[in-house]
Amino acid sequence: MNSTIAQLKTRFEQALVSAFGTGYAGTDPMLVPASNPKFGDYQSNVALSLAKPLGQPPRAIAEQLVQHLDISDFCEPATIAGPGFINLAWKSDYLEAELRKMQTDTRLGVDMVKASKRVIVDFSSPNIAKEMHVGHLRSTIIGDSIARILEFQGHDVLRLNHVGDWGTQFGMLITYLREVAPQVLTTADAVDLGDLVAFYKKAKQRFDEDELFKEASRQEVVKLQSGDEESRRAWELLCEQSRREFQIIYDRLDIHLNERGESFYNPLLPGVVEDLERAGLLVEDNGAKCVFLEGFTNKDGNPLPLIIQKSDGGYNYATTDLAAIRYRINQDEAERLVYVTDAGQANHFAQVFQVARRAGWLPDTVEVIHVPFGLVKGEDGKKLKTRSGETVRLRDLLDEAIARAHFDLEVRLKEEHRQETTEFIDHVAQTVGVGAVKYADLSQNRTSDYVFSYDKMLALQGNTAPYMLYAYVRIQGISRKGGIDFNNLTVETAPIAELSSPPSAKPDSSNAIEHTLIELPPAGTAASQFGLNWQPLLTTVLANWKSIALTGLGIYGSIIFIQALLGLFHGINSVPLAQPLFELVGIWATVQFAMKRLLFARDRAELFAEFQAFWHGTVDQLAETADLNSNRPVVALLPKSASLPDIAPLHHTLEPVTLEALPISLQEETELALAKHLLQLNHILSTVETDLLPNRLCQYLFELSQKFNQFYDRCPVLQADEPLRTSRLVLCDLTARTLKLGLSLLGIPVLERM
RNA sequence: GGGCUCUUAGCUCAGUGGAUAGAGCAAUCGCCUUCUAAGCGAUCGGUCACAGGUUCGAAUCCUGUAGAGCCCGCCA
Repeated sequence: MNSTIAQLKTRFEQALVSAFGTGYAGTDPMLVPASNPKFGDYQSNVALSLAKPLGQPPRAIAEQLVQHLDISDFCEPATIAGPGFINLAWKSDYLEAELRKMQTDTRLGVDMVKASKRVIVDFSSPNIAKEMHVGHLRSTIIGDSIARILEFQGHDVLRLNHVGDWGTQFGMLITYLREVAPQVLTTADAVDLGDLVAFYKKAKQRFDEDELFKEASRQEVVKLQSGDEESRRAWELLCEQSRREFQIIYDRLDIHLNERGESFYNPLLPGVVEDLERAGLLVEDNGAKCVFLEGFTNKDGNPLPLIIQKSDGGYNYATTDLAAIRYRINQDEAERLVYVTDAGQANHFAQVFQVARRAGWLPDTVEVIHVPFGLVKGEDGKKLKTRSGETVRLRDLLDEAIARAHFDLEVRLKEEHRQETTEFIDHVAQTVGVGAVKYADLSQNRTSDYVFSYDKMLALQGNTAPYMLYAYVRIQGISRKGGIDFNNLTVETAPIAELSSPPSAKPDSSNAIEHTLIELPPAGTAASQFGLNWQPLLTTVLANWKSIALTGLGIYGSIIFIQALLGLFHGINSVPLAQPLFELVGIWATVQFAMKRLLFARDRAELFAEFQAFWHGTVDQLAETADLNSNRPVVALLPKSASLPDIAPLHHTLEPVTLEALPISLQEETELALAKHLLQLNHILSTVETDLLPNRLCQYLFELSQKFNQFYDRCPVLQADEPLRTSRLVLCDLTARTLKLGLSLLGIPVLERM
């Protein structure tokens, strides 16, 4: 559809020239999506902006423009509205053709970029001396999603984990450990990471309070950075230990990235200083080597320095970042450098980028961009902390989300009288919990602070991961129920009732739900004289005796009430046929009431399934009598967890058709709305590519789920007649594939059932 | 003192110079004999912080004011 919009633009440009002369060649037709569906799908605002230069009323301009406009191959005739808006609406046969193209495309119509770029996404970047905590959440999730989106568009992405494994913090830690627990520096895993974090905190405290300790720490950094054997060994042990811990978190989040920590750039640091000196940018101030910045001033209004080398000879993170920029441009040959870090570092990056630019290290062909994000706040509006005021560990945060998802799921299973395996429940809770954490983060505009709330992110309604996962599950429900293989859609002719054929079951690939063969008793055995198993029915009756008794009382009461009414209106008895009519109405109302009570007392689906089983049994028995199916057991492939057999799908005679010929017809309003939305995926992804705002994709997926649910509500799929049935199945399939793709670009897997 | 970001419905937030500023949650009211109601529909809710300016047109761009958050010489 992107190419169509490009074509529309060209047509408008041509019309502008033929209407108003070559002076208007290259005028932007100002094509934008319609601000309101009632105005159509697209609109041009160009007539309004030309009012002044042309000296004509905008409506008149719009009319002339429309006369010269030929867009009949994909749009309805353009209309002029309001002060001079030109409104456009897609033709439905154009939309149908586009959907057909999308259906056959594994990329769902999303273009590969024409000029693939080498992009570095620098994200996550935890500090080696600490455990991963809530502060790393956003960088990790947002960075991963950005990387996934750029990769999908065909860019060559290098995901870099710029871990904090260098600098003063290590000086502090090593100095402190040497004092209190020297074995940690020489023996692998002498303490666990939690203790290391405790040591780090104490070291930091000492560093802030004790001048002597501070000096020793700085000396330690210099030793480490100059390659001292013993310091180096201690450092390696510490890094190795926390690296393993990080990996556990990354595995849980399904995030892959290449570690290239600050230490990697250590050998390049002297070169940075030399080259800055050569460029004449370096100034010595109080013993430190600095670059004075343009546009940054201190309290007295003097230029602020960026410290490149400290007075003790050590280097700062600014130096490392400068070295990294050079390496990434020269050795990695990256054309776009994306830094996903918190908004608090905006100054730092602006400064570093400025110095790199002034030093001539940043060619015009390279884009460096800081992608900032806001703080994670608690529901009290302050920085998120545990109840005891500690920083929240990432593993605890994920555990909590999963535990809550687990609890919610079990409550619901109980309410719905569903039985599921532990594996199923764990898998769903895991996916929903982690997905909810990711989605909540990504769905918010990253630039603002974000309020973390388990209740909101796990809510089943609203713009949340569970809502979207549910929309996907609904579609899988359709395919299961109808035995639909979306990969192999065919147009089906009139159904033939062939009830005893084994049902085809769709393999459950992403979910790995266990299936098991359930052998039903052969038709005609004593256990099922009429194919009906009495035992569960008896259990039902016993379990629901209260409801049944109430129903009975209701029926009896109704009869008495009707009789009383009839008595009251005794006179009417003389009217012919009045009495039987009243009785009929009474009985009908009573039956309705009874049905309703019964149906609430017992899950409808199960009752329906029992009825089906009864029906099957009867048909089998009849078939056996006719010697068509003798001694053939009924075998059904079912999820292990299913308590009752699924209903065998109707089998149809199949007439394969080419995908291009798949009937797609968009008639209902919800079908059209869904179709139009599906076709916007490509456009949305290209906006995310430039703005690096994954919340745009979230918004799109949420609206897609809403539009699907509206469609689902109003348009029966499986019960529809052909060719409408297949047309709707195509819409279902495209929605499912779009959701799956979209969520995967956010780093969230889908579920087949939940 | 300087810099950056922000201020939109009761709450959490979208919003790309364009028509009557949108969602979700909460509240109120409907819709299950129908593919999972974890759904759908309806109602209620606005001085887009404030004041100027630019523009045919401003929540959006510019200036100022007020408020909030973050950052600011040898931590990263």
